[in-house]
Amino acid sequence: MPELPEVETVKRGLNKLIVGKTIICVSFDWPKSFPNEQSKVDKFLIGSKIISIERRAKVLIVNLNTGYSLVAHLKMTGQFVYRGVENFGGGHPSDSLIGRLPDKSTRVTFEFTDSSLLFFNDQRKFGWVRFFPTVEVPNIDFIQKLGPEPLDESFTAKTFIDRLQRKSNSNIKVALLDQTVVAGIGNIYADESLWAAKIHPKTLVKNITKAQLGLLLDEIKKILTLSIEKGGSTDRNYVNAEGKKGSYIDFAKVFRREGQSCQRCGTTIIKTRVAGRGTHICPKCQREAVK
DNA sequence: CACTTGACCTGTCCGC
DNA sequence: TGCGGACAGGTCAAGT
Repeated sequence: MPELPEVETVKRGLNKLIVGKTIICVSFDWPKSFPNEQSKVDKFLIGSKIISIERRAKVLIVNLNTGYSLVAHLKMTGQFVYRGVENFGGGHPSDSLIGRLPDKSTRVTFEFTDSSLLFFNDQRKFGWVRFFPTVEVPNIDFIQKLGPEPLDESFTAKTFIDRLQRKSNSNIKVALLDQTVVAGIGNIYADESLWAAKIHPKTLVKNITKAQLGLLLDEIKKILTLSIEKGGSTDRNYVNAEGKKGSYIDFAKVFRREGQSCQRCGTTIIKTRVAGRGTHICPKCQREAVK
């Protein structure tokens, strides 16, 4: 669920909220959410100061002044939510998310020297927060394999098409979800961009013209950019660093809109299954690939 | 070697 | 009302 725009939104929020703060304590109740050597945590995390926050694909990277970085993947239900000292003592309505934290989905809690807190919540426990020397981060196996950032200006149609050649016998949805082809696209934005480019998700990459792929990349860039503006998509439980939801889902054309009319042609949007994923299409705009 | 399926998890929703 | 099962989807490992 948290895909590129959601992780980018969290990154921007954390940049405003926790840069410059010093970590005094970390606690966790589910070791798989924080699989790190205690000795290194004691030495390089406790007492460290946060100097910057980056995003690569769907991964958050929190750089510390000890030469180490926290690397976090939110997977499906991960959240980073910050609670400043102004939110203690009933300053928050009891029905707000921040007012209720920590809760039963809180896996890791970071405490800063000013008593403010950063919670890593993760209902389904798929996400994790790991700890690496900052210089090693680009060499982490899965980070090294990532494809380009789709919003980089240097990521052109030519690069996109070249990278897709490796997946020429795959269907286009599988190719878009493959993080080594292009980084950061998940189920929501794959469906949205394929609708925008009028491509059926089962179409084999080799059967799509270069012109269509160029159009698809244009749509990917437009959609991701708009979603970042809207603070990402809250499908179920995504929230930003302030515990607030994103509104892009209101602008989505097909995702979670099965049974509604296509905004382009009026045909009823259907939900089907492609590559084991729930997939939303307009059956008229996105014609099934020829077999 | 490419492709598919299962595992990791919890909460929600649907049918009986 | 309770219960079983399907489903939600990011990623990697294991199986075909």
